[in-house]
Parts: sequence; C-alpha cells; structure tokens
Amino acid sequence: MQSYTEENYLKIIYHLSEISHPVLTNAISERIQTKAASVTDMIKKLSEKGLVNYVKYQGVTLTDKGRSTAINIVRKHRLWEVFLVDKLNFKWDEVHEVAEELEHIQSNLLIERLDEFLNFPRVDPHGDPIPDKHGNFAELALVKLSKLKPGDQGTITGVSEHSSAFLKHLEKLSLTLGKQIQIIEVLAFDGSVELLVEQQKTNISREVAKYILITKS
Amino acid sequence: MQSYTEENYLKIIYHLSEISHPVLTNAISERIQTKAASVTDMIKKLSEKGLVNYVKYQGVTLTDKGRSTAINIVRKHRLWEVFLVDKLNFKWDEVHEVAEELEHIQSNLLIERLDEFLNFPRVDPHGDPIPDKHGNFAELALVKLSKLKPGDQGTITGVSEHSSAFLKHLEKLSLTLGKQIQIIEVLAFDGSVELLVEQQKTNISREVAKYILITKS
DNA sequence: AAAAATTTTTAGATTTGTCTAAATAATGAA
DNA sequence: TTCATTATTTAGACAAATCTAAAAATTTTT
Ligand SMILES: [Mn+2]
Ligand SMILES: [Mn+2]
Ligand SMILES: [Mn+2]
Ligand SMILES: [Mn+2]
Repeated sequence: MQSYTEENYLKIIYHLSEISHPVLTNAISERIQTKAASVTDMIKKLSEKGLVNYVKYQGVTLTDKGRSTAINIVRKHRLWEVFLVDKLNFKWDEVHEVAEELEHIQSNLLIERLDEFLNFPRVDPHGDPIPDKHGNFAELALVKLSKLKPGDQGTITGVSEHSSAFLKHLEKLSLTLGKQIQIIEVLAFDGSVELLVEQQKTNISREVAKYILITKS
Repeated sequence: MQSYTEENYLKIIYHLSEISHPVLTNAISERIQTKAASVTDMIKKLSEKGLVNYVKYQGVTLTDKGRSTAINIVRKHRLWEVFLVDKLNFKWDEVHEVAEELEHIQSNLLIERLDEFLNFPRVDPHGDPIPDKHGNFAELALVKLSKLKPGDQGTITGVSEHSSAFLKHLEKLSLTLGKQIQIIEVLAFDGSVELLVEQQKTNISREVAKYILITKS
C-alpha cells in the first residue's frame, strides 16, 4: 500500500515518462511543486519499495509494479471525472481538482462498480483514454492542432492541458470535444492559427494550439 | 481548513458528545485507536484553532465552529453511504469503511450535487439522519430494542453499530431496516431477547439488542 | 581540456501526528 | 483523611514529507 503522496509521485513519473526517459528530478520537482531535494528523498523511498528504478544523477523509470500502480490511479482519476460530468453535471473545467482527491480512495469494489455504473467509458471528459481493470487501453493517434497545415480538417478529440482557465477559454471559442475544425492559415511570425469552427473564423495562439488534440479526417 | 486527522477527531468528539459532556480523553483514545497522550496533543491543537473548548483534566466540548464542521463531515459520510448503496449496489455492511475515506473529499459543489443526485435523502443505509446543507436534521425518537418489554411491537429503523460483522449477522437473521418485530420474551439470566420477525422466532443476545433501534408502534 | 553553469544529492532542520515512560491530578477505598 | 488506583498530561523521541544551504556530479561553454 502506498501513501497519498507516494501515489502522486508515481502518477507524475508515469505522465512524465511519455516525454522523457528516464524522468529527471527537476522535471518532477516542477510538476509537483516541491524542491528537487525533496524529490530525491522520495525517489529513494520509492526505489527501496521496488516501484521505480533509480540511478543517481540519471533519473528514474517505473518498474512494472510502479507502472501498474500509476495506471490504476490514472484509471480512477478519469473514471471519477466521467462520473462528475455525466452524473453530477460538472463542467469539464470543474472536475480535475476534485478528481485529484478522489483518485486516492482505496477500494477496488468501488472503482469496479463505478466503472459499471458509468457503462465502461473509454475516454474521460478531456478525451484521455481510461485504462480497463487490467491496465490496458488504446493509445489514440492524436495530433496537436499546432502541427496541422492550412486546409487540414479534423475533429477535436482531446486536450493536453486540464486547467480550468484553459478549458474555459476553449469553451468560449466553441473549441470543445467533438467539434469539426479546418485550418485556414498559420501565421508565420507568431505561429498563431486561424481556423474554422461551426462556420465561424477564430484565431488561437500557438500556445493554445499545442494543447488541442485532433483526429485528422 | 482542517487536516484529515483533525476532521476525524472532530467527528469522534461530535459522536461521543451524545453520550457524555464533556468528552473525556480516554473515550476519544479508545474510539480512534490512539494513545491518550496523542489525544491530549491533538485536543490542544484543536483548542488553539477554536474548534473545541478544552479544560485540562475535564475533557472537551465542541465550539459552534467545531460542531458545524463535524456535522458537515457526518453529512458527507452519510450521503456517500447512500450513494454506494443506491447507485453502486453496495450492501449496507460494505459502505462504512469507504465512506470513512470519501467523507474527507473537499468540495462543496460535489456534495451539493451528490445530495441532489440522490434526491435529498433523509436517512442513510443504517437509518441515521442526514443533516441538510445548513446542518439541520430531525433527531428521530428511537428506542433500543433491549429496552422493549414482551408484547411490544415496532419497526427496525436504525442500528448504532456499523461494523460489517454485526450488520452481516443482522442480515442473516432478517433483522434489516423496515422489518416489523414483536418481543416474545426477555430472558432474565442473560438479557437475551426472543422475538418475532416475519412469522419467525429468533433469539438475539442482549449485546445485539442494544444496537438495534426501534420505532415503537 | 579546463572553467563555468546547471543539476542533483547530502546534511541538517522543521512540521504533523504518533509513541513510551514518567509526572501530576482526580477519584475511590479504607 | 490518607492511601491507592485510575485518568490525564508532560517530556522526550520517532517516522513521514518537506525545506534551505552546502557539496558533489554532470553538462555546457570557452
Ligand atoms: Mn484530470
Ligand atoms: Mn481528464
Ligand atoms: Mn458509516
Ligand atoms: Mn451510516
């Protein structure tokens, strides 16, 4: 059994693993809002528990045990987010913080029953895939909106930034999951993107475009 | 904002307040599975935060602020228990431990929406009243089964012990909420009670009888 | 390749909640 | 009322998770 804090470290390491291998101390410390020295301490502890492989000054990778623990936390996080949106009428920008707490509730029965109650959803309100009880899930082939060229079309199927500020911004621009879009122009000097949604022209910054994930069509 | 641990102390003090005023250190230490010395430390802290009134060697009572905090935790605990039984098909003996964790999730929106989703239930799966968002609830006039006399009739409307072992035992005897019962005899030498449930004679120990709450009819 | 800058680790301290052992206060019996 | 028992508090210590400041390793620049 892991503590609340250990679970958070495992989850962060899991997410950062998709960006860099191995995961560096500073990357963790930035994400989790703690000093690098504290991260080193915790990594040593996780290493002694057999949840990560740690090489001094090189960084960490998850062991199988660490990864499956992390995936289970991600599963719980995303199922709770679906619950909040589908059953309790939360908006997609209101769920993340609450799910950060709910993901640590310890009960297999609870999470399996919740999965069933929600009808075994495959994706969460931000388009992220939900692992099944064995930790399996299909990685979707999504491309960042910022990678598209003028004329490209597609559907918004995910976002890689979950802050309320960002999601509210998207909502205001009607850039929500399922919406069809078409690129009109990518401005050379700042990388901002002009695009078409629901017959409306909109302009978004390169920053925003990087966080919107598209299924091309 | 209180820590997980502080919340648990407040809740225990609240429950024990119905038995003794003020609440004694040892009573808390037994209930919460910690040593009396640790309880003293925590009580001092809660006192400094204005959540309890503490007189050395006399015990503690909740302040208004402490009581309303405690009631809110009880509200959350009981609403989650209803959720688990009504929506996720948990049995009444499976909910308490999970609710002990869920009651600490911090989100007013969550709990108000949950209340609405459950259709504003008045009692939890053990017959305990659920405080509304202002902390108000009707105290039910229940009497312990162990206080009844031969010939007395009534309905099981609550239990004052929530352990799985106890509740499974009741289930086995068909002594669940809503059942009509009639006392046949109270045995003098051990206080055990013979009673009628669904045309069946059953015998329960005095211990068990004390934990079953009845509305007389 | 050496010097400078950056990253990571170590050392020592702090806070929270807990413990054991000893001291003190309250209660009950003689 | 004095003695013995029980309840409660104090003193000092410990584990978990964090911090700051300093040391060590790694990477980058010259
Ligand atoms: Mn989230
Ligand atoms: Mn999500
Ligand atoms: Mn309960
Ligand atoms: Mn209950």
